[in-house]
Amino acid sequence: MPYPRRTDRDSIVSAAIELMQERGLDSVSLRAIATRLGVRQPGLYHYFGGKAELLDAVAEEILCRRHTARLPADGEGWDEFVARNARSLRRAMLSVRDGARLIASTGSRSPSLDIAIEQIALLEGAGFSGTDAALALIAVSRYTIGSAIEQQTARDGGEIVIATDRTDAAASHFIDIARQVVALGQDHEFETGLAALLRGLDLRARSAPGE
Amino acid sequence: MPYPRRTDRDSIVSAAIELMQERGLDSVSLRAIATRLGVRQPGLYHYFGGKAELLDAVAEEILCRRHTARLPADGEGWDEFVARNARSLRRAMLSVRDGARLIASTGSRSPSLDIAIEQIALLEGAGFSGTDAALALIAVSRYTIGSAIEQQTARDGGEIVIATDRTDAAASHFIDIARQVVALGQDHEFETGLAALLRGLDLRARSAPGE
DNA sequence: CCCCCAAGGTTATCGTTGATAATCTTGCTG
DNA sequence: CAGCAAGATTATCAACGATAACCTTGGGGG
Repeated sequence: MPYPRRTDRDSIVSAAIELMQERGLDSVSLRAIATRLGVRQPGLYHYFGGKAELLDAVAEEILCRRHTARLPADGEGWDEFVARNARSLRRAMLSVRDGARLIASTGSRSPSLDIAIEQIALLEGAGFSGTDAALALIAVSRYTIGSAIEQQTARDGGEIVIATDRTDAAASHFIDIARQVVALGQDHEFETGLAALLRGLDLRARSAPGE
Repeated sequence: MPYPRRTDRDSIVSAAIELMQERGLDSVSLRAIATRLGVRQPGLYHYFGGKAELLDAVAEEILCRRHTARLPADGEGWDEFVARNARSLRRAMLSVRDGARLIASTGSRSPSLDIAIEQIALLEGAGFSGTDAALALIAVSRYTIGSAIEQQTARDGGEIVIATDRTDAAASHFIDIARQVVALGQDHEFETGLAALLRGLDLRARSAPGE
């Protein structure tokens, strides 16, 4: 319409995601986004009420693009689904630089009502009480978010930095362990904890129905 | 010495923590800290190289003040200790507004070498391999951090906001569950997940020694 | 005793950022 | 063809982190 329409909400969000990926969340300024779109900074205010609103949309878009496993498949066991859902959320957060930090800062990551209802129904069918089902989903979600944030903010150094003057047997044993853990990789770290959490939730579901 | 010495690192850090508590992390500016100390903003640069360095010191101080349970007590079971340690870390993060966000953003929350060695030794004594012990401690730490961040950033609204037009039985069942979960409280949410995670880790230690 | 020097603090100023007000441009509609 | 509103612009603000350059003063060595 006016000044040849160059932009819309989606292209703004996409430009913001590109900037995040290239230069990190802290370098995503309204001016940088506008420049990338060939537009001036105040022009963005016709699409978003402010930066926070824009970043909310960015977080939502990142989740929409990659967090696809939100509903159980037919015949899928509750633990299979919860694991698949957690991996899906994790991959979405890790798909963009600083994605976990962004998504954790906006409150909008909880599933929509309809999705939450179906997820809980699946767990109820597997023997969970309604409350236990909700608590289980919350616990897995928090573990997943914590893992993603830690992984993403820790990769600054990249290398293991163990500054010590200790050379005794205990210290070298520890360093061996640290090396092994690093060698196993972040996916393995995540999967190990996820498997443990699901085993523990399974026990509760079987042994102590209801609260 | 010059200009009557009014300040030192500790009082700067304390002033920053007070500001965090009162107005939130985003309102902690170098000018606000300096004003509270009766000093001008550039004066702070004689104690800290920049804001990031100052915030690192703030994060460390918050942990030092409250995160006291870092070493196992005599005769304490591995799961007792890990739970106590996690609660200690959690309480420290929750002790100041936005504390979890701050502590998660600085990489300095991992225990010192000596502490990590003792923690792992305890788990090894309980049947964990070295690697499994490290993975277990990492998983619990990540769950704890994720829980604290989610709890602290979610309390914006305070109230449950369920916007829907659905009035069917499934929706009202879900709302009941949500109310129950809220009534149980954040501590209960955390403890439930923590207990499940520890149960699951215990199973692995017993059933699959080594990797 | 005094001088001087460095630790600690100050003023002045910079570039960047998010935000707002006021204005201009242009396609669509009546 | 008139004009209105969507969409973009310019101009400007206050606040922030940071840096340079200067001032103030206590304490130690000549």
